[in-house]
Amino acid sequence: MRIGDLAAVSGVTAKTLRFYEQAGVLPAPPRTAGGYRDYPEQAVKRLAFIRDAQGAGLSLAEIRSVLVLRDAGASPCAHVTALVDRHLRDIERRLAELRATKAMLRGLAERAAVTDPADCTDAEVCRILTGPTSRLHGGRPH
Amino acid sequence: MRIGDLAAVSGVTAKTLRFYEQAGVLPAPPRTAGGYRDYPEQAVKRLAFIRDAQGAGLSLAEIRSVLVLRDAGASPCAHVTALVDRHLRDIERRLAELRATKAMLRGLAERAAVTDPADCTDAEVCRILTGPTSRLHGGRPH
DNA sequence: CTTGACCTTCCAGTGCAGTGGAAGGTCTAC
DNA sequence: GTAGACCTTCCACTGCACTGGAAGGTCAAG
Repeated sequence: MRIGDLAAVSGVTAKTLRFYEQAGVLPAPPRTAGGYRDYPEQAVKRLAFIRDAQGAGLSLAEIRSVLVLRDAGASPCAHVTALVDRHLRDIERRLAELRATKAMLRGLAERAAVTDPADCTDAEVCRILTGPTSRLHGGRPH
Repeated sequence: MRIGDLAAVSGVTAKTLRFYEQAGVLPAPPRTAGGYRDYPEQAVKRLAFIRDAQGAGLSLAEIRSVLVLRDAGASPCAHVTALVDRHLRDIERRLAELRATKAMLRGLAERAAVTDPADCTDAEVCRILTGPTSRLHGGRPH
């Protein structure tokens, strides 16, 4: 099947498929006489796996690491389990960060409701955003 | 005060300060005879505001939009309130996404515990990651 | 024989918030 | 007078997953 067909059945663009090949997650298929990529049926499943793994939060680099193991004939199960566990911890951390930010924004929203615009001096810019609450966490999430 | 001093008291690098100036969130200060930036005391508070606003999840572009209002002499309160509200909704959405991904990963982790490596065919790559659970959501979170 | 859909490669840009480094100027202390 | 700490500008690069576009080749239908 040609790249456009694979793109159509997989719901990605042809451009993305070429990018995946270059990124090492989709093997380079054989070519037709005219130089067109000619994907085997297998490619549909491979692509489904890639999208599934992405949905699970794995990066293309991580997906490649799984596929390299698999393509070498090894079982990537332990590797996958480790990746999944790591992503779970990652998500837990980001959830905590997000909850903290949300609590802070809620505080700001409340404060905004009772803030007199006249209270804001030029130097402070805006009383809503400056002050004690703002030290909850220092940097941006990720 | 020179850029290194401001950087030291503010906890950012001199490089970042120049970047903030170029990004339009920190006004270009006057220069000394030698061409060095010579920041007024005010700049410390301005920078504190920028870091506070970043901590609240605002992008530099959004912060600039607040500062443009303020610098024009207007009260940015309503604008800030709108930004805060939008970010609250944004965070709510990302929390929901993250919770869904977490639930899915938990499912995968459980499945991984009972998966026989021999069940994974070459085409499917890894049974842990493929299958019904994976359709929970299609794309990557943002 | 030409139109047009599809394909090829290659280079560059997106967004975000910086960071790295080169080449050179300024100021202070010894 | 020179070392070295600090400053200046400018350009390029980081990570991530693509996306856009130019210039040109291939193939089937009319």
